[in-house]
Amino acid sequence: MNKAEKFDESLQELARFAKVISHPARLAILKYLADTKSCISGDISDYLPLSRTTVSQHLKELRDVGLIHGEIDGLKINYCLCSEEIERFLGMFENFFEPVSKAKIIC
Amino acid sequence: MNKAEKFDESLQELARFAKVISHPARLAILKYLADTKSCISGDISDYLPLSRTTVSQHLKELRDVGLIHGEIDGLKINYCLCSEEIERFLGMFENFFEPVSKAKIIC
DNA sequence: ATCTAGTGTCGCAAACATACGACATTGCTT
DNA sequence: AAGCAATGTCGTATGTTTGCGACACTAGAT
Repeated sequence: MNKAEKFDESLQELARFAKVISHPARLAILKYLADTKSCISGDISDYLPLSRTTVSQHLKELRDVGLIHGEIDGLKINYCLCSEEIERFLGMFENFFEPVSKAKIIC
Repeated sequence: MNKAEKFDESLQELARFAKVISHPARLAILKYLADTKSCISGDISDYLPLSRTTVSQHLKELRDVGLIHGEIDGLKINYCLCSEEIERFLGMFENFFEPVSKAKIIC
């Protein structure tokens, strides 16, 4: 049923990025990490109104797409933003929206 | 089950925007409209590898969030980008990512 | 060696998204 | 008025996401 693969790879990649940031919990995690620079997984689930399991899954999605990065520190895991990948995505995003934004139309 | 409403309204709004642009078909529609400036619904479904029904639904989602705008012209409907709303969303997006992007972290 | 704390993974249920054919509606055209 | 063309909406099937409890794993503490 899924026809997503029929589109340009560049559109698919941007769509994947958009999907990852399309949940407020994941945006909240990014924001929290931007504030704290780095913190352990438990801090994040304490901070959010979600169970630890659910937060763990959201973290996994952010990890899978490369926006964050987790470093093992004994028992704990320190998460931090991955600036390089974030920059790459923002570049793609701007690249896409530049012509869209330029096509000034008055509705 | 949905706990999205437990988060800041600003995060929810950005998440809604991200969700709408999280499908390659909808990105392709935006791109197409940026190129053609304005075109009728049928042109879009001819252009995309999807049925007319499905395209109509994607158009509805873009319309609902305000990114595009359809004007009735007899039997046809002319769609065009809604620059004002696009700018508003891009502003929100940049506003959110500015601090995230600034928190330079080397992974 | 046992206990505990911090995490991840599995399996499930509920909700939501995607895709489409069939049908309804509306406005031109003859 | 009858027919056709452009579009939207409904119903439905299938796939994906969200959320969580129960379980498993591992590293340090006792």
